[in-house]
Amino acid sequence: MSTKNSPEPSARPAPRVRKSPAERHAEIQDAAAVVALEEGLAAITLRRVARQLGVASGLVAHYEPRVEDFVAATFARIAAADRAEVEQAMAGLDDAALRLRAVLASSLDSERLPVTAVWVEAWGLGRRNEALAAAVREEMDAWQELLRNVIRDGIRAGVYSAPDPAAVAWQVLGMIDGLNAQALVRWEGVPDRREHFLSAVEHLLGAT
Amino acid sequence: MSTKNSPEPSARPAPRVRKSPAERHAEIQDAAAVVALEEGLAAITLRRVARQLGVASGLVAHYEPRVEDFVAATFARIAAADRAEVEQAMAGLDDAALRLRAVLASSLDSERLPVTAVWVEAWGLGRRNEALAAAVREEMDAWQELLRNVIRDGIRAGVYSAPDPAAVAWQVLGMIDGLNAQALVRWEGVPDRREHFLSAVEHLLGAT
DNA sequence: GAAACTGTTGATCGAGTGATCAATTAGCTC
DNA sequence: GAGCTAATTGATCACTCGATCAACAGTTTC
Repeated sequence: MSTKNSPEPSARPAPRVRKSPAERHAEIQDAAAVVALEEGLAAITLRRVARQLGVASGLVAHYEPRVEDFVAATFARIAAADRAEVEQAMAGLDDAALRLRAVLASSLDSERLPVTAVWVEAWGLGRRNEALAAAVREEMDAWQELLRNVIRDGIRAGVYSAPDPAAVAWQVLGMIDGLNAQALVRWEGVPDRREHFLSAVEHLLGAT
Repeated sequence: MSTKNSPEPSARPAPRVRKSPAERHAEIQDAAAVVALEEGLAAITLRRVARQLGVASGLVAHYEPRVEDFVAATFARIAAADRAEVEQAMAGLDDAALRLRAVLASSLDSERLPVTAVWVEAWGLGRRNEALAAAVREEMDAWQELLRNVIRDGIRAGVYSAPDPAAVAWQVLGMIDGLNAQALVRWEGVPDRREHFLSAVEHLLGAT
């Protein structure tokens, strides 16, 4: 059994490392996020995540008994972390209009494309994975709330005059998603989408 | 072997029917479209399509040797047929503004939701299926051309004043996709998206 | 009516999946 | 340092998938 014919003959018999459940679980969740961002949510399998971390597939199954839930949780982690970044981008700004512009600008940042890919995949896989669909709805609600709050502040400050902040927030969110999904497939030929987009949004908000 | 323990004991040994290649191929393509619209592009497998049509899986493989291409072709058929319907909705109208409104209205019709589901899935699966990705890009180009022509006509007629019809067409297409994808997950709580949307689009176009 | 052509069947292969679990062993406790 | 707990391993099962192909059987041709 020593130095058996494994794909890596020179590799040691894998020195078994024993960690605390909390630490190991966190490692597994992080590895899943890496896999999802690099190869898509569909690439999250017991064996793929195990290989990413260099452990046995059974260990991943031990901490994530149901792969469907594992996929949903991984999406939720990625989406929440991404949203936290966007929120941080507007944290220091006190002017409502500036905050909205910061949110929109970072939302359409090309560095967020891997996250958009995960979103698009989650929309599709959500048809088969109820836990994932629920996570998607939850995260969409959080985004809508984020936008709604900024719009509401803008209205209070007299910058906007939208009669229905909640509805407009959904509208803006839909635009963000659509433009990002489009950029995923075609980022060429559409230069500087942000300017037109910002204009359209502020018109929706009844900017003064 | 007669009346073996198949899932349907009362079913005959399946009376073999022999059809012309063209007719059979068309049947298979239609069956795939039905499966895709009902259960998603991911449900297109040799066995699933064969079952839909009541034939052997080998027959489907005979006419569609590569499933990846089969999926791409099915998407292309669905998307093209859907776009043809939208085009027909504006065929009789000669006024550019009316035609744009007709396009947008039918684009956001809730009856198109199954098609939107196919689109979203195609975006996600396109990462793994190059033929599908190519079909998606091709279809997006066709949509953009459709919108661009309407906008161009509007500009010629003096209704719009957008400086860059092509860019605005991409923008509008992104909005359509985003709102439809959103409606796929959340069609509740967002009443009457069309009114705000139309207003935003016409502002983008510099409507007079 | 026989024979040739070819549309069609259904089994089969290898690969990949989620799930399960007895066996192993690392690291803590005393 | 011995014992023990439980973290970890790796094999295994049943399943689905795309792909392949020898065998079967309608349909046409002569």
